[in-house]
Amino acid sequence: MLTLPFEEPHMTREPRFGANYSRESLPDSLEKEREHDRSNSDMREAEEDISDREDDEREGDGDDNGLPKKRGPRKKRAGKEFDRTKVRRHEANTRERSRMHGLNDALESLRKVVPCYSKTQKLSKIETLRLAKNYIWALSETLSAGKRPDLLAFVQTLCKGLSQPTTNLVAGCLQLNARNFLTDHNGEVMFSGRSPYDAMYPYPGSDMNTPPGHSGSNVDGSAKPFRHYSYSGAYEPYYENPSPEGGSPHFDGQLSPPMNFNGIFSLKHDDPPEYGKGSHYGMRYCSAPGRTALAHNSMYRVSPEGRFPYDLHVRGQSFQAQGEVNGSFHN
DNA sequence: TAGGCCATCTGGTCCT
DNA sequence: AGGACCAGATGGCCTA
Repeated sequence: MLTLPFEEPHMTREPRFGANYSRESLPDSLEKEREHDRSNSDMREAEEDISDREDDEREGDGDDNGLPKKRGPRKKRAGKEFDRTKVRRHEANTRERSRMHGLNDALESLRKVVPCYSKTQKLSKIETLRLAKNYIWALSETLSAGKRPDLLAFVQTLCKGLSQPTTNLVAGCLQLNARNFLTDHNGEVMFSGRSPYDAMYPYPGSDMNTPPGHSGSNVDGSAKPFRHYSYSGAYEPYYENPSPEGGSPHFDGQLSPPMNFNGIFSLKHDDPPEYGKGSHYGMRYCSAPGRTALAHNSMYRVSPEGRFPYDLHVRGQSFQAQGEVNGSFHN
């Protein structure tokens, strides 16, 4: 199930969970949080009178029989030692919260570099990790093959093991018909046997900004804007409008990087502080000299020749991208 | 209402 | 001793 939209303060349960939240840099927030923690502690203390009795009953619950030890509050310690324990526990809670926020920030960063990113329809944590794994795998396969990748195979790899809603979302983002790579009950991605071109563009005359067969809404019926990906270049003739950006006025989210090699390998050159601050990927990915037209027109397109004008940089190495490969994945 | 997802608290374990 | 990390427990929110 997809979760709440983010960066919508009125929708978030905890206001302090803003993106790039920095405890150290926001003493007021920290103070609020501590105030919040204090109130929680007060509530807990009120409950400890009750839990004390339970603790007494818990005393005999060792793990003599191999069962895991019981968790939960221990017996109260007396006096200063108890206070010190409480303070330490409180500090540990704060650290743990901070750690989890850092983890979530990293996950959010990951969400932004996997192929399907929507500001309003957020992938769950587990789906983000699965999609990221599939994405890496698919790109690795493509690189190792050293030739033009099979589009459907790429997408099938991308969707392997994903839930149906996520598969649908990816389908929407890739402007493919989800029915062409539905996952079966084993989590394997099935292909209906239609040609890639049919899959790419199965409904002549349909709105390019609407995933095929969706009539303005996602497969799952929701009508949330999301980032579309397209395969221009080699497949461009199959689109009526090769620039999905031109007709996506409803997209209000931060854009995922284009699903191409350049986008991925450019990431390591990105300035981390800039990352995730709502900057435009199009500007970053298309800002090299000689790419003015590209950046101006659409981040999804590369060049009139349908080839990558850039070199790829992988692990410090530089090599010229294969035009055939790029032709399928440039944006 | 059930189930999924999430944030938080908590105690245990490991490492410095 | 103290911090980082982990996993279990819990409760809230949301959706089908």
